[in-house]
Amino acid sequence: MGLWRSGSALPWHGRGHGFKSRQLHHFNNWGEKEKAMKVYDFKHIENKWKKIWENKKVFEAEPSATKPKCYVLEMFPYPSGYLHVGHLKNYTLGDVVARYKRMQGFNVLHPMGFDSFGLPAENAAIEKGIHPKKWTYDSIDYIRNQMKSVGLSYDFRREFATSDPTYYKWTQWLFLYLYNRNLAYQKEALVNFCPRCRTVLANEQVIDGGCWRCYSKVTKKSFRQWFLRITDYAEELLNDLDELKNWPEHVKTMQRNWIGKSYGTLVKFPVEGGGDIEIFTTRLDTIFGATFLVLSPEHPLTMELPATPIIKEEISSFVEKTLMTPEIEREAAEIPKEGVFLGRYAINPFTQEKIPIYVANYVLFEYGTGAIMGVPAHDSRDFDFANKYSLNIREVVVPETPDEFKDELFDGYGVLKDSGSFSGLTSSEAQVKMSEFLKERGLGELQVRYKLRDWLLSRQRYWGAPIPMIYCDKCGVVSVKEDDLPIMLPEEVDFVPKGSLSPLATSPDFLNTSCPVCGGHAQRETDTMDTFMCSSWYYLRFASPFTNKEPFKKEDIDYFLPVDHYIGGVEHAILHLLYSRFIVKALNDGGLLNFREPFLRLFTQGMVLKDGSAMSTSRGNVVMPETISKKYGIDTGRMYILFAAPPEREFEWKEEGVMGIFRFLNRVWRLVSPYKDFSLQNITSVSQNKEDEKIKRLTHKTVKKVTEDIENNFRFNTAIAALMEMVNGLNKSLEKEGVVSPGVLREALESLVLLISPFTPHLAEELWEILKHQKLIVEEKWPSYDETWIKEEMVEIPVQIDGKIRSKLTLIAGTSEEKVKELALREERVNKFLEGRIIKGIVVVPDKIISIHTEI
RNA sequence: GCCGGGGUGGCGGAAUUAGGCAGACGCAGCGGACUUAAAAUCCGCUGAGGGUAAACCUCGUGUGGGUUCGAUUCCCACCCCCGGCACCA
Repeated sequence: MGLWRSGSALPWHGRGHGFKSRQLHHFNNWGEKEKAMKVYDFKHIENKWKKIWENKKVFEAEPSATKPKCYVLEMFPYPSGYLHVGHLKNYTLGDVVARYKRMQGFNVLHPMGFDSFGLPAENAAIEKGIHPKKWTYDSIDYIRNQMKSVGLSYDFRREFATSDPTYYKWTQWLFLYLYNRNLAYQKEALVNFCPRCRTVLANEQVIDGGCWRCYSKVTKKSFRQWFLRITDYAEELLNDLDELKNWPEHVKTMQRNWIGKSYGTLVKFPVEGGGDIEIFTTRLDTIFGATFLVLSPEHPLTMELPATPIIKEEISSFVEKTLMTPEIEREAAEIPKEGVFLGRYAINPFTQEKIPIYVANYVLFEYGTGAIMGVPAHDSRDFDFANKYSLNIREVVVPETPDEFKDELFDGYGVLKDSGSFSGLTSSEAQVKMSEFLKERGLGELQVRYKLRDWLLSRQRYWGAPIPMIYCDKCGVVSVKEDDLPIMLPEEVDFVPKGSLSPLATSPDFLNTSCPVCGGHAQRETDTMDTFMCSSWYYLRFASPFTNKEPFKKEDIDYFLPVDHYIGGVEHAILHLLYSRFIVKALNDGGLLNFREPFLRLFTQGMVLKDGSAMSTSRGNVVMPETISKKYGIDTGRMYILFAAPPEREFEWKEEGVMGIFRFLNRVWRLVSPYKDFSLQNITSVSQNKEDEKIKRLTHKTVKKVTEDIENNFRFNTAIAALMEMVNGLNKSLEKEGVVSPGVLREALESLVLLISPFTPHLAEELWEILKHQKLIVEEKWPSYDETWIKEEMVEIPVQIDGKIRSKLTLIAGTSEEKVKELALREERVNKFLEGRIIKGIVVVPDKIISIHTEI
C-alpha cells in the first residue's frame, strides 16, 4: 500500500497540485474530444445503459418463494399526448424507491400502464377529429418511449391499458361480481332534463334555467342509472383509516370529511290532522327551541301537505323554481334563504306546541330525511329564516361559562333551560335522556348518518367499458354471461355526443342482442362505466397480467399485494383512493383477496410549477423531458426534480437549478472517472492517518444519512445535499497536501456511486463499470455503514454564558461533565465574561454544550 | 364557518423526531485564479446592523406572552398564507 504513496503513480497526490494533476491525467486518458466537450458524455452513457438494462431484463419480477417482495407503484397516467417534466416527478419518485428497494434485496414489482378510458382521452380525440382508439394508442406509444428514455425501472411486460379488451373484460367481470353480490343496482336519479330535446343535460349546459340549444325551461327528471353500493362500506372505510399509519394526515382527513359520519336522532313530529314528518337532528338538546319544521323541495310531503289548492299552486311554482336552479348555484352557501308556509302545523313532541311547516330552499333532500326542525336560537341558518318570516325564536341552551356568549347566536353545547324536566342538564346528558324519552313513546331513535352517497357509475359516453347488462322484453334486467365477456366496444360508432342518451345506442349491431335467459329479443345497456371503475382495480392486475382465464391469479396477488408504496397526486385523495379501498373490501368479502386495504403506504407529491402556475399544455408553460435530456442528460433532470424541494411540496422549475445539478454531476464524473486505469479492487480499506479517518467518517456518515433520508418519508432533497457534501469533502481531502490511502478512497468512491445510483442510474452504472465492476449496479447491494465511524472522535463544545455562545472547547468525545466544567472555567474568554458576576448554575450536556448562568 | 398543512436570508430550502452552535446543500450575487478573450472550471465571501476589511459586539426563525440554564423546536393567545370541505341540520 505504501506503493501508492511513494511511487507517485497517483498523480493527484502531487504536492499542492492535486486538482491540476488530476485534470491532466483526465485529459491524457480521454483525448482531445473529451477536452473539447468538458462535460461528461451523458448522451452516450444514457443510451448505453438503457439498452443493457433492457437486454438483461433486470427489472422483470416474478413471485419468489424466498425473497421478500416490495410493490412500488405510481398512479398510472391518462395517455393524453405526452409527459412533461411535471408528470415526470411522480414516476421519478417511484423509480428512486424501486431502485433503492431492489438494492436492499427486495423482489421489487414496479409496473406501469395506462388509464386510457374516459373523458380526457375522448375529448382530446373529438377535438382533433381522430378516433379515440387511435388517438389513445398513439399517445401510449409516445409516452411509453418517454418513460423508457427517462430510465424508469419498469417491468414493461406487465404493461396494459384499461381500454384493452383483455383488461376491460375483467372490469366488466368486476361489475358482474358486484351485481351478483347485490352491490350494483339501478335507481332513479334526478338529473337536468330538457323536455323538448328529450335529453339529459350537464349542469354546464343549463343557462339561466334554460336549455342551451332550444331555450326551453330545463326540469329535474329522474333517470335510471347504475350505482355501486359503496355506502354499505361507509363505516369500515372510515374506521380503517385509523389503520393506515403511513398515509398523509390530510388525505385521511379528506376521506373522513367525505364519508361525513354524524350521530343524531330521528324524530317524528305528528302532523295536525294526521300523519307525521320524520326529521334528523344532531342537536336533540335544542328541541324545546324548535319553533317550525322545514321540508326540502324534493320531499314527497311537500306536494301532499299544502292546506289549500291556492297554497299548493304557490308551493308548486316555488319547488319548480328552486329545482331549476343549477346545482352549482344552489349549493353555494351564500344563496338567500327562501321558503313558503304550507298552511299546516306539526306538534312538537316535547312541548306539544303547534308549529308551522315550511318548504325552503336551504334544506337538502339527500341528507338525513330531507326535513329538519327549525331551531332559530341555536342555528344560524334557521335564525336567518326565522327572521325573514317572523317566526318565534326561543333560547333553550346557555353556555356553561356565561362570558363565552355575548349578543350573537349561540350554537355551541351548554346547559339546557326552559326545557321542562330536562332543564339544567348539559347538552350531552340531555341528548341521552331525550332520546330515551322518544324511544319509549315510539317517536324517535338514535341514528348514525353519512354524507357518503352511492357511486353513480353510468356514463352516457362512448369511450368506456360497456356495462355488461341486457334488457329483455320478457325477463327484464339480465346480466351478461361471464363466458360472453368481454362485451366489445364497437368501433364504427359516431362517438360525438349529440344529446341522445349514449352514443352506443346509435349502433344497432351493438344494441340488439338476444336474452341470455330466454333467447328472445333484447337490448344491451348502452351506458359505459365511469373511468374510475377501471382504475379501481388495476394494481391487482399488474401483479398478474398474463392470465386470460381470470382477473388475476390468487397466488400472484397473495405474493405481491398489497401495494407497499403508492405514489401520486393529491387530486385523487378521495375518488380513486376511496373507490379502490371499497373494491378491495368487496373482493375480500368474496374470498378473492386476503387483505382489506390496497395501499399500505401512500405518498402524495407536490406539483411542478412554471412561471407561478402548474405546468399544462393549455397554459403553454411546459418543459419537456426531451429538452432536458438533450441539454444536460436525463440523470440531471431526475436529480433536479428530487433536489429542488421536499417531494411532497410543489416547486417552481428553474433552469438555473437544473444547471446546478448538472455542475454537480460533472464534479462527480471528474472525481470518480479518472480512476479507470487503476483497479481499486482487492485493496482493503485500512485507515492510516488523519485524512483517511476523515474520509472514512465522511463516507459512513453519508451512507447513514442517505439511507435514513430515503427511508424516512422520501427526504431526497437532503439526501442529495449530503451527497454534495461528500463530494465537496472528498475533493478537499484529495487536493490537500498529504495522502489518502487507496483502500479508503476506493471505499469512498464506491459508496458514493452506489448512493447516487437510484437518483442518477445511468451515470452510476458507467462509473461502476469504470471502477472495474462486472456486475450491474442495479444488481448490487446497497452499502451499509459502521456506527463506530459515525461517532466523531473530537467534538466542539460551545460554552454558553447566560444564553450566549462565548467560547468553544475542542475535546475528545465522551469527556466527563466535571472535566468539561473544569476546562471551560479555565478559559480566558470565559473568565472575561464571568468577571464581576456570580455563577448561579452550570449545566453540561455531554458532547453537546455547556451552559453557565450567572447573576451580578 | 369547519378540517388539514404551513410562516426561517435576495430565492428554493436545512436544523423541528427527544429543546442544545439557526441558515446545511443549492441557486442568484460579489471578489479572485486560469485564459489573448469569452465560456467552462476552480478558490473565497455572501442574514441584518455596528465596528477599520481584523478581533469583537448587538439584533434576528409571523406577532405577543409563558416554561427553561437554554426555545425555530414545548405551552397559551393572536395574525397571515396555502389546500380541502362547505346551507350535511
